[in-house]
Amino acid sequence: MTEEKSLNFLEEIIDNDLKTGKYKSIITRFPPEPNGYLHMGHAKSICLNFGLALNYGGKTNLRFDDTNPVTEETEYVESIKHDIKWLGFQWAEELYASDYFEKLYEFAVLLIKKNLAYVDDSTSEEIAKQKGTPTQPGTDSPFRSRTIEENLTLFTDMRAGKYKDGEKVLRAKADMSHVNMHMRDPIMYRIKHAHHHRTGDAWCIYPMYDFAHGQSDAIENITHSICTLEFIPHRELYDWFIKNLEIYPSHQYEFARLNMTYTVMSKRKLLQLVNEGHVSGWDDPRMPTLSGVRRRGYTPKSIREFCDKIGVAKRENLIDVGLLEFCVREDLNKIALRRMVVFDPLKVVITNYPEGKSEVLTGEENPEDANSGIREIPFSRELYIEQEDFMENPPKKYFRLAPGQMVRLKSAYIIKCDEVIKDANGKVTELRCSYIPESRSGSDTSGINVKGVIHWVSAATAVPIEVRLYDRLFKVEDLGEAEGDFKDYLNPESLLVKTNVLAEPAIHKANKDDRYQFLRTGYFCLDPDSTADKLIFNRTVTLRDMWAKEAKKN
RNA sequence: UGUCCGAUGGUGUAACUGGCAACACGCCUGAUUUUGAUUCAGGAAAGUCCAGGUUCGAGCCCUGGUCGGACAACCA
Repeated sequence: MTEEKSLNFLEEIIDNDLKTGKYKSIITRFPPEPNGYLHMGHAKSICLNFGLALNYGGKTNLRFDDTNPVTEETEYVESIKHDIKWLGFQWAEELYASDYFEKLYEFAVLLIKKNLAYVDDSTSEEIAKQKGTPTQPGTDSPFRSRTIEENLTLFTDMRAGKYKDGEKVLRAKADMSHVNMHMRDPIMYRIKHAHHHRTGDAWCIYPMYDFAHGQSDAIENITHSICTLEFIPHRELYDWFIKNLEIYPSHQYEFARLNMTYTVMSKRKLLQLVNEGHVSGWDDPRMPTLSGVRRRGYTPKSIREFCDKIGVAKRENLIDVGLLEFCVREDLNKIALRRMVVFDPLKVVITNYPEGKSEVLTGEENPEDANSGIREIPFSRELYIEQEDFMENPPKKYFRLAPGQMVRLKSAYIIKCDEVIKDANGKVTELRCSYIPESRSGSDTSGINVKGVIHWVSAATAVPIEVRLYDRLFKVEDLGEAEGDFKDYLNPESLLVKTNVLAEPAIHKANKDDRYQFLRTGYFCLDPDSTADKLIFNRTVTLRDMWAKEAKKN
């Protein structure tokens, strides 16, 4: 297999940088702000940054971009670290922008001394006005011409806490008429008398993103600083600071962020969902957060596979969630243990099976995995099958049970429906069937071929469990326009809890690390809320298109 | 009125220095199947935003348009 996988544009750049000797090895970084939980969009970035370093023999730093104390918390730091490890990646160094506060301060002083930064007393409104518009040049601040000495003193005083929030800022002296708005004397430092999750009250001035990110990259000798498209206009400023500070020339590259159908992928909106109580928390199984999909049963491997499949480019994209679900099923099919579970029970009595008799049949744990072994399944005279698996007046292509028809009970016998019992309202309450003794699974000598195979549980040994069926949180495919208040787009049926679902006894072996396929319904995993006497399962994904053909043909 | 980024089947991503537009998801057909799943075989679907140009030859190069997105937080 010499087949070469085509390179994405970043791999091409790195390939070239390595070939030409620009770098001996590469260093990337994953730079989350600890102001929320990681989501699928971050997974794309993580797989990209860590994956690139892995493939090219480099390393990746985890750096928390914690330059805004009012939004950041230690809880988020911990969850982020946990999620990255869970995804299967290990960072070379754990760093914080806040580690560089002293260094960044020195950088700022250096720029003041080079007459490339000044303290501005203007209000934020005044500064906004000075900036002009994308089509009109800005105007100089009246404080732009302060002397170096004066700026030095004022900046020292800012740090010393002599001013209130918003009273003064430090601005870069760039070009107020630059076509790029970000070059119009951007703010480098602002005053915030706020408690920082790591530096506590040591500082009351904090660097802005633009004055922290590039320098942090430079300090760490990051060779390829990869971020999303919206930072393209920042690149010029990124380079400007690096050039004027004469530090390591890290370079910024941009790629298009992940968008998925029926999914919001903005931290701001996810926070809103949490705060307004539309979901139970950041790890609600309907959330696109890593903690959410983990709780729902998605595997790290399937997410990595997904990130690989969606590729990397610079054009805007909207990925169908179906692709993610495909990746999840692909992995789960290989590892999930098979169990029979009946959601809406319909009683079946096998009239020719002796009363009081029972036997233990066996079934494969997982037919896709030869080493998975077998499980025991008790069989007896009274069973439950899925109501959906019986139709009194079946359409043409219906292969399951109907009056006078035969089906196989998975891993057991072929049965024939002889009689339908209804209550006063005409509702079917019980089926009387006969079984074919020679048709026992594994030793079938009956010669009978049936097309339908259904799942079942023995009434005497069935275990009641609780099942949580999760559907899409949103009703609309593209939430691009769903700004601000997206209550209108929420799907009220996104969560369906079913109690007293009946499962075969093997369900008792349930383990939180295992994945299950409930035969013919979908993939499930044990929810952390489960206890020994109350097993709760979350539905990961449904089985693919189980009834699609039938629906189409009817 | 500006600057920057982008445009390839329904979706996403490819196509080495110009050389028969490929792969995956989805869709359709058939086979196998004690899960209507899985697996397997096959198929439909774009002629590459438009108009010119260079060339034996353009998705790739040139010129001019069109459309979409980003940019005016003391957020990142």
